[in-house]
Amino acid sequence: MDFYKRMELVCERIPAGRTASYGQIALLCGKPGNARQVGYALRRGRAGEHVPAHRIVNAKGFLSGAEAFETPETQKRLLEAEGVLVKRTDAGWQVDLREYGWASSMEEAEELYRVFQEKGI
DNA sequence: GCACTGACGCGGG
DNA sequence: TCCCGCGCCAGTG
Repeated sequence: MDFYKRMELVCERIPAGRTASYGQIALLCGKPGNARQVGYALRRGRAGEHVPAHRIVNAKGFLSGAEAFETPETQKRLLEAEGVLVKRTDAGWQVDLREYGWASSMEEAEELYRVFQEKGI
């Protein structure tokens, strides 16, 4: 259950104008392999309604988002509003992870761990 | 408890 | 590089 609480904290720390992958979020929540739960939580609002769900893309940078947003292009519009370039490909809308991906550096992981300690999670 | 599902990820061919 | 298949695991009925 605290997985979703952690998710909320992790998602809040994704900087505007950057994107993170489902697996990356799961890893930072201490549950590597739970990428699917991240998608579930976002769709059902289990991690809070205010989390920046539009900054979450899959491992390849595709905007798999769909019915959770008002329209299929809502996520694209939100990202572009933050300065993220969203490209049109044969497989759908995609962002360049090398450019906009949230590098899950050691510093960030340690900082998150510290936040979890503070929150008693 | 069982079976099926899914905003996913990865290694092998 | 692209594709395919298998693994993953909490929710749901």
